[in-house]
Amino acid sequence: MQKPKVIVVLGQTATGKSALAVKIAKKINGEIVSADSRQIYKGLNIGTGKINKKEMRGIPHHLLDVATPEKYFTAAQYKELAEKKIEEVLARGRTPIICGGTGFYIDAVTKGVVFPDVPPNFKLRKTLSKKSELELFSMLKKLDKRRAQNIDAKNKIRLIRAIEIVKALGRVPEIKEKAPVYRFIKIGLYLPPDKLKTKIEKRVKKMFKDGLLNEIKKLKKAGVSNKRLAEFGFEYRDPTYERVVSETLKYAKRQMLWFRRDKQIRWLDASKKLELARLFKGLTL
RNA sequence: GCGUCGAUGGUAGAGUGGUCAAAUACGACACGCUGUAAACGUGUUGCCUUCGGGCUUCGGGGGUUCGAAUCCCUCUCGACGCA
Repeated sequence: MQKPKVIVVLGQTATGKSALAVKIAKKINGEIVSADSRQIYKGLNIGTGKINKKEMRGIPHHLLDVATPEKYFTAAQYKELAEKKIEEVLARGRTPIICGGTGFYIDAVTKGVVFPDVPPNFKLRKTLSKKSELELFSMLKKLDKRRAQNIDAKNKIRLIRAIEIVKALGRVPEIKEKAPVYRFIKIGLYLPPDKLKTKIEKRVKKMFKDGLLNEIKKLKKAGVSNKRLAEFGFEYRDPTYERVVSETLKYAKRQMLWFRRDKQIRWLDASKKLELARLFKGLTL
């Protein structure tokens, strides 16, 4: 028996992923499951470039607005929710379309990564964060030699997380990659640098026009601290046109860096209509 | 016109006789990623190199000194003050 098909639309920011996903959904009777670490949150709309009702064109969108900005949302939670949604969509006899730019989230679902079952221990994290990287590293070395060997010895966040897992499970489990339950068809959208830049500039301009600053004000009023706001990305940290444009370009580069490692992705130049048209033909099969 | 202060690598900005190819930050480039992922981290960033080193740099020119980004003279430019 053939595994159920799940389409994944990923790629750089501002390449038109959302619109493409909707188009595909229309064509093949699909529903969209977002894979965006910020669009998960309620109230982060303009700054995250979240799709609006009209743009959805009647296609159901899942995993938007399912978390509140005050609370932390994690990749493991995402994986759990996304898998549930995929099942639900399939049960309806429709095709799930994962769409987003958060590579870590996409891998969590499509590569069958099993996260250690250890929720964040904020108290422990706070205590550990007072220590230096060196101290944390030697601590980990004593607790779990294997993990210490391949960890970033200078990455405090990773060190703390590793120790957190060890404290709960005795050691950090080795990564197991289960064979995926679904047949993932990964479509990557990219744009040549000059076109990407133009596109981003346009998009950021629109962001300000649409009231990014107002959105930030609203979030603050709702009780989101400046510190928390800063964690939601540069749009919320330093909302000036120049800054947001240059940071977005850098971010797009980092995204590519991540996606490039995934050899299953079929890449398409978003500025070439012909390539997209060909893709559509293939999808009917 | 006189006086004072300043001119440093892609940018900002330390350094005031040797330990300086020159702190730091940003940018640029390359890269990593096991529950914060637009996050977090790493490396390179004058030129050449057989990776031991070698060579040319701190506005221009000249000088002092064993030795200058650092001291002196002079020129150019800039800021401020007095005329």
